[in-house]
Amino acid sequence: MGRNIAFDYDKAIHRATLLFWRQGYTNTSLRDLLKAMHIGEGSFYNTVKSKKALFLECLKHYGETVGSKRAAALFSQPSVKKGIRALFNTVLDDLDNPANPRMCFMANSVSCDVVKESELRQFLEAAMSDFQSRFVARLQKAVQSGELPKDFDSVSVAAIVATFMQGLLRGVIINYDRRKIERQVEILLTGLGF
Amino acid sequence: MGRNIAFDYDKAIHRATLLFWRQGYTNTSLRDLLKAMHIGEGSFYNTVKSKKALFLECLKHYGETVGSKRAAALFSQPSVKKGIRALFNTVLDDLDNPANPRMCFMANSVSCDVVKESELRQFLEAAMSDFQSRFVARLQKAVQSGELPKDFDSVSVAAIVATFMQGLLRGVIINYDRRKIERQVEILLTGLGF
DNA sequence: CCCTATTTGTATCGAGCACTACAAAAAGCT
DNA sequence: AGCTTTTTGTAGTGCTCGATACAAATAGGG
Repeated sequence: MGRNIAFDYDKAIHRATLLFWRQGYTNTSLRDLLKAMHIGEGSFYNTVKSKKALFLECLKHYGETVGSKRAAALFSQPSVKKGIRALFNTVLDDLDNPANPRMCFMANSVSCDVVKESELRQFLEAAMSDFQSRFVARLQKAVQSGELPKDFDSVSVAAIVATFMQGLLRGVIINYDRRKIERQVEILLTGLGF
Repeated sequence: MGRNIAFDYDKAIHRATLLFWRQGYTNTSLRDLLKAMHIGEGSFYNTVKSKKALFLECLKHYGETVGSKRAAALFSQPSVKKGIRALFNTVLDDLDNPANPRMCFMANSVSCDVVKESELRQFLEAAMSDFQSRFVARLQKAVQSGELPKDFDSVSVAAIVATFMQGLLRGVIINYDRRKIERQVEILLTGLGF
């Protein structure tokens, strides 16, 4: 019993995600978010409780869509060399897609204002370390299968690629040239033994 | 004629820099800044004019101290291979220094809230592209001197190192382990031909 | 020692922020 | 229909923000 919910929760989260993605956490006001989500204060505080909780939901939503897509690109290729290249391609496709803000929501959320909220920080930490360990495991499998040499330092190289990716996703805020980035990626991967 | 200024401008800028550095642009309030600078609203708006202008001054101050020190580490070594390693060492020393916030003020300023202010964005763009072109020139000199092979792609490799550095300076916000980073840097540089 | 120019501190501005109080609206239940 | 429960929109809470208004304080020039 009681009145039925009149808005689409998932769609509202998606719309909020787009706004946070474009403008960042602190810089996006709740009123703008509610306008984009097409719901009022009452509905919002009955379901989501707070701006911080909304941001967390948006991070999860982003991880389940964009993040999963990228992970799939990396892990579903038969060879790790193809996988990493597929990962970068997917990332660059996202950056090229005019429907998206030209940056990565999650990478962009590694900033002072977000990280000082411990729950948000913990989520980001967990998401990154989760991806990292899956990446390392994939590299180690490639070592065992013979695709990579026996003395390959999977842990360090995974970290290098992740760090480079983070720098890339930060750099495109200032300027973006896909062709130049593709060339850099190829040189990097070749140098790392991929 | 007229009353004399009673505060030390440079010291005030330095103190403001430390606060911005630790907390970011939007997240640092003018009142906190003034308290740290030991001056009042009146003096502030008579000299610096606005928060944005203050931030710009702080970026310049940071560039002239920390930035210059890093550039010197890179450019004053006889070989570019030693120079790049000196650069990373200097950066890691800064991160280890407990007197500093464990992040890079300038790298950290590449964020939505800062970049949407066009004057700040332009300064960051200029600072990065200036460093980049000096770096490329140094690499090309190394190619001519024979330290690097004739077919070395100075432009791309400079961009790779800069991108990795940016990712590194972002990643340390979440977690920092100098030994692991040093290992990654060595693998990266070896892979790139340094 | 007055006049003028500049700095300094205080008190405050209007705007925007995340969040809440509350009553009207709408649904299921008997 | 009447009762209960939940959602919804409006109006407003107290707070903080960057920026200002302005008078008191302080200096040099005549």
